[in-house]
Amino acid sequence: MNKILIIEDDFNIRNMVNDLLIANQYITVLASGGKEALDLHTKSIDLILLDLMLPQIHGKDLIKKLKEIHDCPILIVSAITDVEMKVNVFDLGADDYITKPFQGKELLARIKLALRHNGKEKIIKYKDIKLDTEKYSAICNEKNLELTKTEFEILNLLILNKGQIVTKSILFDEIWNTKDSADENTLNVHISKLRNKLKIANNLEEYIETIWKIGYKLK
Amino acid sequence: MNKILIIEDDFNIRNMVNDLLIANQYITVLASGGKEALDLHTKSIDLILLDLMLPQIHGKDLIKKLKEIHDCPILIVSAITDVEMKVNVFDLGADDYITKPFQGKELLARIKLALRHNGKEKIIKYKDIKLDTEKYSAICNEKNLELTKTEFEILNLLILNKGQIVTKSILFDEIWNTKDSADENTLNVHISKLRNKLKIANNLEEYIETIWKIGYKLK
DNA sequence: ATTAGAATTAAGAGTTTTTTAAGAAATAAA
DNA sequence: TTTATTTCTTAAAAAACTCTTAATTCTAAT
Repeated sequence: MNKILIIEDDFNIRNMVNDLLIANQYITVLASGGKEALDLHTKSIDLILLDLMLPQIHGKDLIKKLKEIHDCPILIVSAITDVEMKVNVFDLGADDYITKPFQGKELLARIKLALRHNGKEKIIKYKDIKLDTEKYSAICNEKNLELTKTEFEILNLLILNKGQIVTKSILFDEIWNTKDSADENTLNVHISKLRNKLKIANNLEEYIETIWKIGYKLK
Repeated sequence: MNKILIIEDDFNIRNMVNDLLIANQYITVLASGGKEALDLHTKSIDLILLDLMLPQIHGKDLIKKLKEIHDCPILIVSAITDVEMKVNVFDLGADDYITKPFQGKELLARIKLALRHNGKEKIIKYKDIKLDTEKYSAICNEKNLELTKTEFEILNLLILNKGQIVTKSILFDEIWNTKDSADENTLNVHISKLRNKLKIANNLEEYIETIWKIGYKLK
């Protein structure tokens, strides 16, 4: 789960963005101005949303320091009129630039992009399963799953498409890079092994659902 | 094997991408600018990589025309500074957006994804029924229909020909690949099951109409 | 009213999937 | 290189599910 720092003086915008991010599984930290932001003791910030027009300090004067402290992507959020200032925020270290007013969807897309680019969006979750695609570790119900590489990749693909059916051809394509499966049963066996390990970790949950003749999905 | 058109003015990037794609079993066609790209006689392009910042014509002005000519997914490749332009390329018909600099692995992943979706919307609708032929999901009246593969295919065929009569021979041909029906009644049973599931999802609507002696149609 | 076509139901046939176990292949260690 | 260990694939039997068949009831057309 990614932690995002919102630096924005306008009460309404701050709360609107905050609600949006929380609704989309982000953890938020709020600051209404530059001083507040720099004084923060919170560590492990994954991304910063920075308003340019702040009361005391101008946003552009914060970029460098924030980058030093947190070493994470900084997205500039600025009113359209600010563009006239022609500050080259990118030279100062900003990673993206969003003009107000913006669509929530757009903001989310940019955040996702920045996080992926930064290589930090590496932990994915489903129910009580946590996958760390960086370390190849899989945890279910607080217990380590000890998955093999293929098992991990299958589970990863299923979680990335949670709620949707993942067809067998997609699985073969992604895991084995072949449209025509060498042996259809290979996949079955891996799924079986996977279900076994999940069951050992958490007996009470059913994770992988079979879609007869088509593929699998996570409920 | 898929053919990819690369529209990019920067010589180095163009070649880098070209090498990457060739190494990954793609056929490439290169264009250094908009005019060149539009004048191409090459047909059957499967995907286009389009740089936004081109010398003569801006990339965004190409999207619509390219889409018309080739009818394939278009992936926008843009330097991070271009973001300032804030053109909504998605509204113009682009299918994905990749910011430079990018990892080769990421580009390949995006291409693969786009090719799979083929840039065409795979969701078809009829009244309150929504079919996603990619994910094999069928929703009616906000409820999941849980169709079997054959049921799904029948409904899919009916919706694709909504308003028209779908003859039994067409149904047998498309679903079972046989002109001569093994047993005419098999189809009746499937239709019956299908109507049942639709009725459970939405009792108020009548979807499938019987055309005596000929086939079925959606009203 | 009669009759052929269509719908419904239930059950068995036929497939697909799951599970188990063992051998092959790949990876790591000696 | 050889040996040991782990992971993947193959195979075969068991289980689960879907499709088809068949018998019966219902419906539309003449």
